[in-house]
Amino acid sequence: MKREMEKTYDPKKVEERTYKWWKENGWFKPEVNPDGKPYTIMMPPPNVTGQLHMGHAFDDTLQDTLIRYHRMLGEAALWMPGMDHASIATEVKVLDKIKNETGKTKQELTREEFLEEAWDWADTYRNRIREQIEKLGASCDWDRERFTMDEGCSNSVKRAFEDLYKKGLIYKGSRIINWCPDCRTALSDAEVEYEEQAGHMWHIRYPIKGEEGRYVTVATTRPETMLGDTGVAVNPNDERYQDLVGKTVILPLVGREIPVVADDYVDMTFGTGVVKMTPAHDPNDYEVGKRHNLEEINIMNEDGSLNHLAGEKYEGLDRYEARDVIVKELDELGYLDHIEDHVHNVGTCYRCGTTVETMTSEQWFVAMQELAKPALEAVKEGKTRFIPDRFTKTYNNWLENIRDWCISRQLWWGHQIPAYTCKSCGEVIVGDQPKSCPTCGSTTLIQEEDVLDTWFSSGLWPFSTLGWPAETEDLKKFYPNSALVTGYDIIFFWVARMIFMGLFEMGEVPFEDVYIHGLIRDSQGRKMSKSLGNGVDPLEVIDEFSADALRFSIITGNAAGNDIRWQEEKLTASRNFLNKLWNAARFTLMNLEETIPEIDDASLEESDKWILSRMNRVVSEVRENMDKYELGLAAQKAYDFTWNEFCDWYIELVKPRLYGEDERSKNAAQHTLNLVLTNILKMLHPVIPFITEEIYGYLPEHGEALIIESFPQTDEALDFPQEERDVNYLMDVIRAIRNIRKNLNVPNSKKASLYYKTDDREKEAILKRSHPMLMKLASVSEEMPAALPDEADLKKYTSAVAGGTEIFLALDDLVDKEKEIQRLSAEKEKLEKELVKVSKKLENPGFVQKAPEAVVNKEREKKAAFEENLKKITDRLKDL
RNA sequence: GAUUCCGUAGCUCAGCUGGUAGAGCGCUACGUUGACAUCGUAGAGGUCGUUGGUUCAAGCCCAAUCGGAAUCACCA
Repeated sequence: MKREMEKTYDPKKVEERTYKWWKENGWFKPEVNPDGKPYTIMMPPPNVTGQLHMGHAFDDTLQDTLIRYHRMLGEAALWMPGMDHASIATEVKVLDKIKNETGKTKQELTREEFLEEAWDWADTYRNRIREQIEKLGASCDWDRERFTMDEGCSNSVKRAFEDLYKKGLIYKGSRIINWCPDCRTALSDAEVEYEEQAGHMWHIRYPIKGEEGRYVTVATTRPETMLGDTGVAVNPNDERYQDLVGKTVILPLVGREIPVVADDYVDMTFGTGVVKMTPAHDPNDYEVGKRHNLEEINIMNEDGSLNHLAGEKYEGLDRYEARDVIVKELDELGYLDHIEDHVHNVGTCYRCGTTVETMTSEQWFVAMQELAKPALEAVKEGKTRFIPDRFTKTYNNWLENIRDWCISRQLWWGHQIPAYTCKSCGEVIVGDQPKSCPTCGSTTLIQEEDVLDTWFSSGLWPFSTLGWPAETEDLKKFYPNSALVTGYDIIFFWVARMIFMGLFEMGEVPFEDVYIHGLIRDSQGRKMSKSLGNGVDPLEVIDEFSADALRFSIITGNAAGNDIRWQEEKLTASRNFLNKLWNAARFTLMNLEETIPEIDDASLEESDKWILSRMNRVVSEVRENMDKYELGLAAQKAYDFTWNEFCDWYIELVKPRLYGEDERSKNAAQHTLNLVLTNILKMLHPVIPFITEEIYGYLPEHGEALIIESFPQTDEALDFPQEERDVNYLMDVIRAIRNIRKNLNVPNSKKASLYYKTDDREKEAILKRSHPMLMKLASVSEEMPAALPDEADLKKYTSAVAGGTEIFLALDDLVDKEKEIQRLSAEKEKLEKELVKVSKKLENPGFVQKAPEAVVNKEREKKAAFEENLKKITDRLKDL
């Protein structure tokens, strides 16, 4: 039974039902193509901190488009979904929630109480996010869904930690690190964001010991850190301070005697050329301090207040309170020279925005030198390729200047560091929890309190999700992954780490291609952010415009690596396209029977061959673009073909045949309509899966489901260059007639007879056999087009040159001689300009000699055509 | 300071290995022709930021420069 398509497409009804149907049939699984070569994408796991935002929609749409395309190519396509526990981000949110509900702070909770809440939170958000990803139409294999803190991923983390530790690439030690006083944890370098802030530069006098009244002036932006000063440094080449080197100064307020050292680090031209050294609170001072054996005095508590090492007087003061107090005292005691305004970059916590403190602290680190090298090498050798290529530079730059990675976090939510210390003998055991100490046999083993940086587990994602360290079938089949799709904002956090972790553990890069996309910005080009409240909710967009419209808007007009500026107009345009597609299908279906007529190739007419030939070319271009990750171009080409060629021309050209008496012609048209529509659906399916699947179900002889159909292939048998030329000629004629009619304001109801002047028998034949189309599309009269009689009164005709033939419309008294002359003159002028351009080119001996023959021939043909047209127009103007 | 990106129609953006500048929206004028007014038809609109260079040929390659943005590193 043939089903009627509804007059309008209702995405709400279709999308939910279709998604369920796909999922229930297991079509998201790589097993649908058991013999296909594996194609794998790991979904960048969304954080379980909130809900899906436009960035995810962008990311996931790109991936789904790729996955669906490769599935249709017959590959065993696996899109592995999952979510990230997002250690610090989630902990902040869960603590907020607890605070709001019970008033308890972290200090008032036990780890167990907290973890119970956190797991609840994670479960809730995982479910929510999963539903949201489904709404987008994401064809990922939910049965394989993973979570960075599930048992398998946790095992991977333990194993990786152990392996790195045993190779000496993980160590524990006291180093200078970034500390967030609000989150009360260490942070890695990548987790610190710098922002410019207006501040001050305080110039402070440090008296020189044994030289009454003499002092050096140091300049600092952080006067409170002077309590931790253990030296003063000058440049060894600075003549002003030559005699000071080796002497001792007395630290004001504290009274500590500290040395003056010489170090190249000091810039003579900046400030006073004398720098106070606070090795425990400044990364540069730390380095200088190491070189000169300066003491490290950490004067700060975890919350950013000063500790007892700062001195009794200041202990307990917040760092900013302390600054005020100290400046005031320095001033009162005459140590403050002066204050300048100064703009500088201040590091802030990427999660809470608090100004971070640099301080020395006992933490766990990953030694990066040895890991970075192969990671750089692999990309250099092209084992992993960035798309677009420019991000290779970003990646290299970061890895070449990498410092050791601080991986311990003083948090509760995350993977607790798998290191155990024996209480009796002090032995450290790493990896799985041991029952007893292998050295002394003691059973009292204390695990590290801290958890790991959230990016440690994400770094294992390409293989932890496949079962590693177990040697599973999935791991063998799907590692290395084919592509990774992610934003440029996490190249450092994530991409680089996956590459060095993958190389270290698996001995192979984790993925072949890294497709880097940009950010979605608001209509004014600003980042979408919660604080600005300018975010667009993808779910609301889906609700209003459909998931397909959202996807199409995201894919078209965007090139890899570029940001997207959000415009609602684009959604309207996408929705309109869906409507167009729906209606083109509806038209086709209305004109098809329950079965597609069998035809022999000989019954195909020129318009059939033209559209098939065009379709064939578009198919090959779309495939080429898809293979090169030019998704925007691929979608654009499919769009143009559908709208401008199939709808605007083929459907219109074919109407007279569908309504006519000639069964053979009608059948050929029906056959072609069905074939072209089917291929359009297939080409568009990766981008707009719902509507294409829905329409596909209405086709008379459809297969099981479009999602598992094959992507169209280029077919040499469908290459019809002659028919393409002929139909282009017909289109030129139709356009020319329409143009004339618009110019003279002739309504379509007023039919006009068509005449021509040409020696070209072939073109004459085309005009004659296209008479039905000309009647329909150009309001030509029922009189068969004919050669213009010699005795015709030219004043009663209007004319144009189309495709090298002169055509005439008998419009009698409607012909306005003035307008006619105007129109033809304008045309003449245009042609003359073009002719000059082409002639110049051809007169240039360099061009004729050096340009490829095909290009030269093309120019010659162009010139001939221009000349011919020009002659005809000139003649016509003379006649008038 | 280093690196990168962007500058193309009124707006938002495409533009492939260099070979006659494109789309959507907007604008003008027509239009209820048996899929679609979420539409059709015809049209207007561009010295591709600027200046040099390479080339037979440059929006595309090179250099410089102006304007906007981003990332990294920072001088206390």
